Amino acid sequence: MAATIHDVARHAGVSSRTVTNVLNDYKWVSDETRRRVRRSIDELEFVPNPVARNLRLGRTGLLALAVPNLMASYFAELSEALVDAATLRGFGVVIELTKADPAEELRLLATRARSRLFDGLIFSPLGLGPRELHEVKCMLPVVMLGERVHGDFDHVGVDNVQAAADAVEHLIAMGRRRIAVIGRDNGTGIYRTEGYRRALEHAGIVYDESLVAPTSNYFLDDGSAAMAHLLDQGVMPDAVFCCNDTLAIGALRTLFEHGLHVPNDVAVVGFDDVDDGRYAIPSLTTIAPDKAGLAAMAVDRLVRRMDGDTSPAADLVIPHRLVVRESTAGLAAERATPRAHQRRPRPAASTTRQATSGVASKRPSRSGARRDGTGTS
Amino acid sequence: MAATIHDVARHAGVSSRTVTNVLNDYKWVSDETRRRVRRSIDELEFVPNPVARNLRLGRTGLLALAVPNLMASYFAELSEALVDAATLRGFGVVIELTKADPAEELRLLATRARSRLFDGLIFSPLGLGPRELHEVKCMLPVVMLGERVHGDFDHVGVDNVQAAADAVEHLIAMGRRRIAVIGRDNGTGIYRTEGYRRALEHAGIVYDESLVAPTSNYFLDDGSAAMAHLLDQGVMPDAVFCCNDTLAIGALRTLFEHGLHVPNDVAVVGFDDVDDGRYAIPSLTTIAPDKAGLAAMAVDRLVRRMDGDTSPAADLVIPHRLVVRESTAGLAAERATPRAHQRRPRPAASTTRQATSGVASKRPSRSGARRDGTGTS
DNA sequence: GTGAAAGCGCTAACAG
DNA sequence: CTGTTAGCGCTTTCAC
Repeated sequence: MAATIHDVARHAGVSSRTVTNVLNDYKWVSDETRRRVRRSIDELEFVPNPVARNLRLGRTGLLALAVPNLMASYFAELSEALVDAATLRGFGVVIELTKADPAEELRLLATRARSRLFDGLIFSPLGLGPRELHEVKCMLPVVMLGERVHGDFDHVGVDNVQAAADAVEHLIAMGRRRIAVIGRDNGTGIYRTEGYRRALEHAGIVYDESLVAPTSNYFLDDGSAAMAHLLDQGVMPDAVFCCNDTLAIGALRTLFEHGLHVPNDVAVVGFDDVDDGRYAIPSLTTIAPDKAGLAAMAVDRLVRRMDGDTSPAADLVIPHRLVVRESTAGLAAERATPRAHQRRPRPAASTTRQATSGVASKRPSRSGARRDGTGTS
Repeated sequence: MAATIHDVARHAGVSSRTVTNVLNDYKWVSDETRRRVRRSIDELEFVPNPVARNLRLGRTGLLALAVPNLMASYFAELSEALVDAATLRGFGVVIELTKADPAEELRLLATRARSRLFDGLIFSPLGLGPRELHEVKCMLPVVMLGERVHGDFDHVGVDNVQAAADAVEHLIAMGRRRIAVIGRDNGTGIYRTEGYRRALEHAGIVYDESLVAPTSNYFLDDGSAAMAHLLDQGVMPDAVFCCNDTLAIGALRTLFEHGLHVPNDVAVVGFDDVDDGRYAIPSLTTIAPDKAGLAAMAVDRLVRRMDGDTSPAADLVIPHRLVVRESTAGLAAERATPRAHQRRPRPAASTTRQATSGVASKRPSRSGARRDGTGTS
């Protein structure tokens, strides 16, 4: 029913070879012929079958993107950035959700049935041990996102340890001492918690196990539950470092329900600079990785591998910066930094690791009475 | 390099026909042969090339999902639901972002180059006029999501008008009279605003243009800006109906910044029941569509069309329900309905259109002084 | 039960 | 500059 290249050839009175030449913009087709072929293509409403082309070329123009889920804003934003980056380079992106079992999923994708369907795979594991990865031998180029991983994979991501340390250092600079952490029980969380530990150590604060809240996952309710756990244990931190923004927003909710004021009673800092954080109440201090840069790098890396680059696996570090908002600096700071509230699209992320706004390093006075959270005036 | 079916055949001492038979679980292959072929497959680490199979079969096992973006939580959650539903039925999902120009994107996907790459297309337009759609003649099955659309497309979605009316009726039942609306300037928003209008009319409240806030889009900052616009105009509503949760969460932020208490000063209700809404401060009253049901229906519909169903385009309506939370009922109501805070996964959505919790229909007293937003005790 | 062979629609040597 | 032709790797009709 649909026209083929041969139909076009016959219709135009040329051979199929000439039609491909026209389609693929080869040189050395006479203008006259080209015109005739073009007309036939239009007239027959011919559209080349990409599947046949794929078979012939051995490439599909499709990348697989494996993420745990799309509910957590970070993965939604990351996916969007990656689809953008891929589209720019002419690739389609197939989303695979690794929910249940990332390790199994990777094995499936990298070694099994679907593999030939994709030209490359971008894998963003959340909590994947090095061991699971080691035994995977891939049939296609793979780029790993998230935590650095020991294996023969290209990797692109922020310096989790350093970034987390930056975040916690900020809390310390604000005068906090009893700093809890939420989100350790997880691949990425381990690195970020390590950064937390280093920042404490550097400031001469002892690492206190009781300030580490257990978390099963990285959703809003996990953050909420972890915070509740801390509070129920009678642990009363004066700050919380959350291994991602989603956990942090969940924690904010629990603090709110407990009648605790953020940041006066407890300061909160997240990680990822998800859009929601800017609109959270209070708005969330966080670590902002350059997501667009990350996406571009990942796709570029993949393309390079597809083109035959066989250099050893690279570990690409993308810049991050600390963004200070109300959840650590209070309303005053937010008011002083209207950028925290700017309209999208945001300007390209800076490459510094320092706070964007010069907030006073002195800790806000903590009145015994709770301040009005609605921030009248 | 990679083994083909012929390599396996030779290795097993059979013909390629027999190998396919084994692969596709045909009957009438002797156990002995089957075993031998299986062993060869394992030994050669053969994995069938899906692209070749696609070409032969004329199907790719891929669905295209076109959504405006993934930043707005609704689309992220919708996409996740659709990927789940598709995966269950053996389909992969390619995400296409329609950002800039949905009409053009649809034309591209449905009629041009990529079409043969997908077995079906799920299109979730945000603000797409009927006109743009009419001239699109599709080369593949399409299911439309979101607003009902005049065209020859299958459609699945909630009854936007009725659902919006339910939401606004709830506000009226809570004693609100000056109800603003955010999000009209948009395909879906038009229907929802129509529901808003009907609910007002039904209650004998006049529709006041000055309570309609202009919005350019459906992101957090659009909600925030629209709310600010209302307030700056000196319009002081006692409630706001937002055409989606994302707008509502943005609006909450602006109200917070203006020192207004929700719901005491202004009640807010959203639409979509996005995960974030449950953790917003205050938690957000909203309309909950059955997203999983919607996703399943959309994919089923597509599969049916692929199987040759040529019945006239269907308009499938999925159930919705009103979920009452703090943003209209105050803290007390939330405390009384712990479900609003339950852990994921949520139970299947009910099919009723009524509020899940029986909140008092009496309006909470509005003290002159602002209440403490942090909700001590 | 299994083999031989045609062909899905396209691209790219190889001739001319 | 253009025509002929051999596949890409798989499924399937048709024979045996």
